[in-house]
Amino acid sequence: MDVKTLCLGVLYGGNASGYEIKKQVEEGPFSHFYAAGFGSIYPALTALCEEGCLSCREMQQPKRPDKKVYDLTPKGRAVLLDALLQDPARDRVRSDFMFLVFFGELLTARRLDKVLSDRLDWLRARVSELERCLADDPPPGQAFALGLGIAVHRAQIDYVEANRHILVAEALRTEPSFDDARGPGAGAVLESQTVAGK
Amino acid sequence: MDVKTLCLGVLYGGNASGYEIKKQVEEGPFSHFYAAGFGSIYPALTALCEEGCLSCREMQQPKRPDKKVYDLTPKGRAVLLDALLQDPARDRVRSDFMFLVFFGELLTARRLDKVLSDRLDWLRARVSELERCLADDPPPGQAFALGLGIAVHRAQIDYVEANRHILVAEALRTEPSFDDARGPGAGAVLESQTVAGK
DNA sequence: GGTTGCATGTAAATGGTTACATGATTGT
DNA sequence: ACAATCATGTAACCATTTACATGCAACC
Repeated sequence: MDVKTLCLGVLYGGNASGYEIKKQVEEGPFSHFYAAGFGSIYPALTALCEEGCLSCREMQQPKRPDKKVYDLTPKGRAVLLDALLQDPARDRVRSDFMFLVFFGELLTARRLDKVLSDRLDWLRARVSELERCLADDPPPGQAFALGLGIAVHRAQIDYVEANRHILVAEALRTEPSFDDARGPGAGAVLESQTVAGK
Repeated sequence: MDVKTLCLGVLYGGNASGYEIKKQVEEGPFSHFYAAGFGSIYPALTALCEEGCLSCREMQQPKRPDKKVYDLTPKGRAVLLDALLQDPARDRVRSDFMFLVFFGELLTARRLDKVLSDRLDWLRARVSELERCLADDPPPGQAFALGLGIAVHRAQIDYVEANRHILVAEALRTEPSFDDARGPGAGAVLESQTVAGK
């Protein structure tokens, strides 16, 4: 499953421009299980047109740049359906955040706390967005997927809220002197220094 | 954050061969937030050695192929610590499973049900593995990360168990005749046919 | 006799990110 | 004046996946 299939999927829900597709993938109902940027979406759309999976018409808008609106063709629909029949590959996750907390006790308590707070902010914003998508009642599969995303994010929020204190306390214990008794300047230096090489 | 950093992280927990690193990433405590295969791990280890981040000694074993055991050098430790100070990039998730259920009502009820059952099996196995990792009590950060992984997987299990029926029922409604009144042969053909082109 | 586990690697191909390039309009 | 939103695209670079190549030991 690649960005091309993703585009077919987004367009199954109605025609859209490349820009609009990116928004749906970045903030909309696809955001919690797929990521894609302009650099992969635009070429994917061009290729799908050449393959006859999409039709495209240019639309000029008042006071806005022109845009290209893409539509699924019957072939495009068939290719999407066929992709849906393949056995799903394993999830691929890559989370810097998880990697960071995995080594939580190597960080200063201050920084760890900030990382966790930022994460909570992000998770809460994400839940809001997914709930907004659920609000304009989507088809059942989409609703199921959104609900699952919300459940997963909520579980993360609850867990982090419940356990952050013990982790931060542990980091504070391991780092007895540093950073805490000093001004913000010293802390900033400590937290941004870079090792030579690499 | 790339596979090189991942290797440094794994080796922070003790020396290991490329093969052993892969196992930790595939089944062990890293499995829920990072994926990497031999094709990326072996080159990463070679490169890290050349950069002086790792030391390597060859070990021969009785009745087993020789293996190369890697160790973090002081520089390697410093590079890891430095990576930990960078702000974490956004999570990158790519889930075919989610994509599939997103379009749940386009699948036959039978197939959808199988996909969901397989997912539950996989989630339960994953939870068991993460619990096994938690059992030999790891450092606090690692325990936090494992607990979070378990919480997220459990939330998924609960949600799927609670909601699969409504989704499958919906798929059955949308697909009135097909597949259900027929033998397994006909169903199999329906579920594996491929569209020309693509 | 076949599969799984242990163990290492390379080369080609894929796929995606990042940075660049452009430009009007709206809001602070 | 500056940033953000809307809008599209390309090219170079990078990372990773996939397939290939090898081989012994243990288990069923």
